[in-house]
Amino acid sequence: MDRIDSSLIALRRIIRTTELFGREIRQATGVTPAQFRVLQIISESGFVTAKTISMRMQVSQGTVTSLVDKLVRDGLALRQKSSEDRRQIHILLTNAGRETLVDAPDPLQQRFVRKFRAMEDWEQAMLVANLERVATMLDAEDLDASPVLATGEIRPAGA
Amino acid sequence: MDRIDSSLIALRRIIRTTELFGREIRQATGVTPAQFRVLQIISESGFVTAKTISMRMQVSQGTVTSLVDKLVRDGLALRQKSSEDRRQIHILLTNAGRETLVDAPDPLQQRFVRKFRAMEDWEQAMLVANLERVATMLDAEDLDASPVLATGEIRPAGA
DNA sequence: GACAAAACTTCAACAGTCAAAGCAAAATTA
DNA sequence: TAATTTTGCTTTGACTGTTGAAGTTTTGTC
Repeated sequence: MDRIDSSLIALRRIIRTTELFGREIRQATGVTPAQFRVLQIISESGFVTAKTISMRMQVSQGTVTSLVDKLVRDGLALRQKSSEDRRQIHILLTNAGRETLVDAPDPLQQRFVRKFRAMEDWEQAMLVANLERVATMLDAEDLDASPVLATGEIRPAGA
Repeated sequence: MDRIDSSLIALRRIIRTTELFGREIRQATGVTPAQFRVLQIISESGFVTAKTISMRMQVSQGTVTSLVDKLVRDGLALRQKSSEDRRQIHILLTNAGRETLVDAPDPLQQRFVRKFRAMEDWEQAMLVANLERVATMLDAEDLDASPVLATGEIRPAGA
């Protein structure tokens, strides 16, 4: 088998793992990956507007509304009208929401980090360099990449 | 920024690219990524059973039925009762289905392959090794078998 | 021949997603 | 200041992907 095949297969394995992980996270937290990601985005800033979430996730506002609806329904987040700009709505976490994040740290990421830490210094450096190279090869330059592995699922745009 | 963050960001970029690519493929072919994958799986073997697709995609049979329904509806695939085992149904491509595959070559993959080919021999070898390593690091399989000494909390990045 | 297993489909129920339309609050402009 | 446009968000309607459970048909087995 040639190297091109090997590399493509490895890449596919990486991607597939993250796909399958969506199911894992749901099992562990009772929250879907998309909802989990919203939770993470909120928690990064304390509170956040729907617009922000929409842009960070590259998803329409309607989608954000529906995601936040579910988080609110399940008592993980709250909506709160902004007093400065009444068009805006601040979305923030409840204690239950914070707990969900704390109690369910990203196992995929943990798995990776744990193994990464076990590597020799030079191995770590090499791995980082190669990952970055691959990312660049795929032309993923100008993306908002936060150091969080929790991925949304690969989903088609609806009709 | 430490190496852990760098590596997670790079990984995230890779994953994000493939996510966005799903939209690209839909745009280019009029077929959703899931349906496209089914098309690819069929074409690898000429014809295929629902069970096979289900296993290959790690998805329930009901899902496969619904995906194939759509491909048939759109004239890209056909169902054909097996004569050996009448429980089985062979799924195969129509000409339109084959065309969809041909007309929509994988730009993400091409992109990668082109750049990969341009690399030095030793660089290619190193890249493959690192990708495979990452794939293994993310795989859940060896979780039980891995000699994990660190029982302590692993910080969820970002939070 | 009765019964279990296998391969599919059907059905009901969700989640995620979008586009388009609607509403309310700012911002801009006349 | 009044009218108009823009901005932020929700609602609605529609569609895909997905599952699990129940049902159908065909095989296989005792």
